Amino acid sequence: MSHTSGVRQAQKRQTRQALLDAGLRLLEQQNLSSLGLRELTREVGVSPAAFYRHFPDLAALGVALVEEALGSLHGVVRAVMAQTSDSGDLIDRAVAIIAEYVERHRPHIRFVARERYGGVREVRAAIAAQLHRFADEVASGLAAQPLSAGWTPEELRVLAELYVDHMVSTAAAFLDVPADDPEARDHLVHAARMRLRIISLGRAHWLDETV
Amino acid sequence: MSHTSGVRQAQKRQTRQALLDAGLRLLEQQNLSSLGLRELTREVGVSPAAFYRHFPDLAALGVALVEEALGSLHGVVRAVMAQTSDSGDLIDRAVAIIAEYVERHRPHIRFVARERYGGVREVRAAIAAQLHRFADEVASGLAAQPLSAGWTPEELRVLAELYVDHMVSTAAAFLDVPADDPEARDHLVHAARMRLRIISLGRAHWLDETV
DNA sequence: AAATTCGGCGAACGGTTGTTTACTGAATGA
DNA sequence: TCATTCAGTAAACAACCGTTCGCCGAATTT
Repeated sequence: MSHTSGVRQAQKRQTRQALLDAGLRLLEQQNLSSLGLRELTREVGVSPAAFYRHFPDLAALGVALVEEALGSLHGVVRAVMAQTSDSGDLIDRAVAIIAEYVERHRPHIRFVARERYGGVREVRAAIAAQLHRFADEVASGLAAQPLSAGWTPEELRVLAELYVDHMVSTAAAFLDVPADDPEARDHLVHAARMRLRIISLGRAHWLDETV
Repeated sequence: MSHTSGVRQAQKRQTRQALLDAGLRLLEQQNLSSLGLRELTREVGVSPAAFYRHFPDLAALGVALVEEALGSLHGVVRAVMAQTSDSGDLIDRAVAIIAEYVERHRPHIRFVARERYGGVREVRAAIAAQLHRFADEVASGLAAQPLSAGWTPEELRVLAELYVDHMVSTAAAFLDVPADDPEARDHLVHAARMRLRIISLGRAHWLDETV
């Protein structure tokens, strides 16, 4: 039995990560489908052929980047949904978390926004799968709240998708705000909160008419 | 004074349109930034150099496609907003119009969805400008409704953006539904209506808390 | 100590790309 | 009728592309 990580494996992981990092850097300014394999390996300082030791395709690298970008977010979503505070506070916190996440992972989020409807099928599918999981998590979080009494699972699902949609478009909007323009940022935070409040208000009164 | 359209001009417009049509066809399966100039002219059956008689760039062709895709929609939006019927009916009608528009202009809408956050700055800007105009139109439509009494212009603007966002993401969702799957389509129509109702409900109760 | 595994390299392959050039020939205008 | 305009052409440019090949040398296993 060998070490779980010998020198060999560690070095391989290192250049694999270098490929991912360089890819993300280059993808800040262009599409995945216009990223060249040679362009990428040149940036890393490695021969073109070396790429194939790690990925069969640039599409595969894209899928790996999707996991990197959104994988760690599921825990965050579940944590937010599990919180028990009044809804106003929860909304403010959710918006703040989105804003912070975008700021700290700007290239990753930009990549996801670009490729969500981009030209590479595998990557589109990977992103769609992640968003689907987010909706699942939000839906089950909502189901645990007292406000959801009387809602069918299908209705909760639609509501969850609405929240996720809002999360995505808010994140995309934050991308367009320059890092050094706190005023525009605050404006966006304010708007995002208001939109969330409108949705939550609609949710609270959903059963009024049918009763 | 010459004719407004001689044979010369008419033929020029014709090949220009052929370039746009072929571009749209090719862009159903790929990004604008991965579309080749030669690939395009080959599809049209014209020499590569001919392209420059009509556009300086592929980016310029992209901008023209944005106008083609969204330009005619402003009238539709204004017409819908001007309608005076109960809100439930209006919601159903709006969703139906979106669904139909996507079905009849699928390649155009796909193009816009792809390039909204795509790799070509000029095209992104053109799309953002169009969406901005949509928000303006929706906002002024909302302002004319009695329900908007007590709303500040800023609040109306945020609400309008929420509606436009919803319109866009609904349209994008329709893109993923195969043309021969009316069941999935109906499911989507139903979900879109519900989301719109939630938003409209939230709007109706927005002033409850501050009063 | 010897055998094997394997990440990375350099070179070559046929093919593509965007752009410029000088040109042709039909539509246009004097 | 003659001169001009101009959409479209063919050819050439240098540069770049993804992929495959055999090989090297260090890490690993026997």
